Amino acid sequence: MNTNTSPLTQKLSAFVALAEAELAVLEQLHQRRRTFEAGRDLVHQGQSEQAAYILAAGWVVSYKLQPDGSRQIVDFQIPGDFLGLRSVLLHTSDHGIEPIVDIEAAEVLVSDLLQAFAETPRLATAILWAVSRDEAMVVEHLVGLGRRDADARMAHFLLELGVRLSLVGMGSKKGYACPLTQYHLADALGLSAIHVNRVLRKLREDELVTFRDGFVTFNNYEGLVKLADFDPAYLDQKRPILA
Amino acid sequence: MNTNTSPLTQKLSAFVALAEAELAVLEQLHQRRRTFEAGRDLVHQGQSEQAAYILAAGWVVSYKLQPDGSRQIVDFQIPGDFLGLRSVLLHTSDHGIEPIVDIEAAEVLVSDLLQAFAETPRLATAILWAVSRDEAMVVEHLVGLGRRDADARMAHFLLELGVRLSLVGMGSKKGYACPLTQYHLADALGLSAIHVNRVLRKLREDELVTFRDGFVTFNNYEGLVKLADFDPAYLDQKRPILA
DNA sequence: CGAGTCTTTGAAAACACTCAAGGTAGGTGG
DNA sequence: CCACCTACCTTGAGTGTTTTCAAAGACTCG
Repeated sequence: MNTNTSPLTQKLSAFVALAEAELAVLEQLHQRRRTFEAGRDLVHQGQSEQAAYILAAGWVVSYKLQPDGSRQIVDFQIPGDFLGLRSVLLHTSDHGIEPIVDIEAAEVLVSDLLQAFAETPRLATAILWAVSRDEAMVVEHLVGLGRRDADARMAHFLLELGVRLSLVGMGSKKGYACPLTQYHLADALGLSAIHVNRVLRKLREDELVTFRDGFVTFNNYEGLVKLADFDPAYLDQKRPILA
Repeated sequence: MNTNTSPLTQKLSAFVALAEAELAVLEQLHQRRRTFEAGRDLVHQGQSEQAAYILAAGWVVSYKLQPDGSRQIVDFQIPGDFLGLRSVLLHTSDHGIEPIVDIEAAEVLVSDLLQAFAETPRLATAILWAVSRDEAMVVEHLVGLGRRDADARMAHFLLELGVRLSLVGMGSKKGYACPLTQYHLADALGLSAIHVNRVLRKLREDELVTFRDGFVTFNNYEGLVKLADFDPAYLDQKRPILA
């Protein structure tokens, strides 16, 4: 029926064999399509929130503003990821959500989601897995900020993004298209934009990875993995989830 | 019936008015009491896990080991907190869990939890809130590592812990008992133990807070809040959660 | 072509780290 | 009861990574 699968479906299908009925429910969640403009916040920090979204196309950044004006990026969302799910559940938003490019997203009401769960428990399992994976990524990010130097941090970040994009058909071990600026990288990795530039230059000169003109190109994947101590286990879990 | 309320009950009661029946179900979850020895891991990194726990007494640390031998502490758990809930849901553990002192914890089977939810939906809401709060704390921790200097990081950490402990009756704006060593602080805050020592000395000399002999004493609470830019909104949410 | 955004580089300064060493307190065994 | 051990805390000196400040080059878009 649906030959044109959504990124979320692609991602979940990689880990849970979903039946036809489940796929149908999943696609139904993508009904209310909306588009949002780059740079205009979906959710402001402190605002109490109404709806969650499934990102269909484009890149989004979740960030937290500091009183001193600096910002820390908590995570980036790519197609197939949820937006603002926690904000909805908590009825409050402790962080901002901003599209990096023009995006397309499906609005999901909590009621729809709960109903989908009731109809197809396996789908609930799959989504629970996705949410838990998001949490694992935040933890990994935290470890990077606390215990990796700037080079390893950058390498790890670019590798993780590569794996995530591969799961939705937007990347490979060769590289991927990437609309992020060096300022984005700086705010995500807890570095200054200037230092990001130096680190990127070093990685490029060492022929490990090239970040340029909106493209990330892996020149030496294995070398980069070694530099970053990158273990993708938390991303592309092989064993079955729950029952 | 229950005059002797558990820390978890105390914590949840602060934010959701729970009926007698709900309180009873909550206390029932505390049946299978177990004790664990300080320093002996409950869960090893990489191990796939069986049970979750509700911590009743003592302190626990969740950490992630790096290939280079260093470790990053993701969070500390105090009475009333869940242990290993995500590990159970994901059927895998990406981090270790170690008691800092001898602890007492109630084993909770996933089936029990799900049944409790079915019986008392409001309880599910309350626990969902607790889990989401844990996530918010990890995010706040991440922001600290990325965008706060060592002094502010330490100040923020000690303040957050104070608020958390207050919710279970183990602390106040005066201070609290704290079994952590400077090595724990170092691994949590992404600093070297030596630097932690210097930072603590500075905070003590500035008469802001004193960390000594297992006690944290706030000498100037407001000053510390200002230094850390501490906003406890994410911890002691006032508005009602969900319906 | 002018404005804005993003990238690149240099120089100096600040922050946090490593190495090295000593001090304290509590526990253990002779 | 003392010597020793271990774990934790404290301090100094020197080093190195990352930052800030300053400035300029490249690109895109209207």
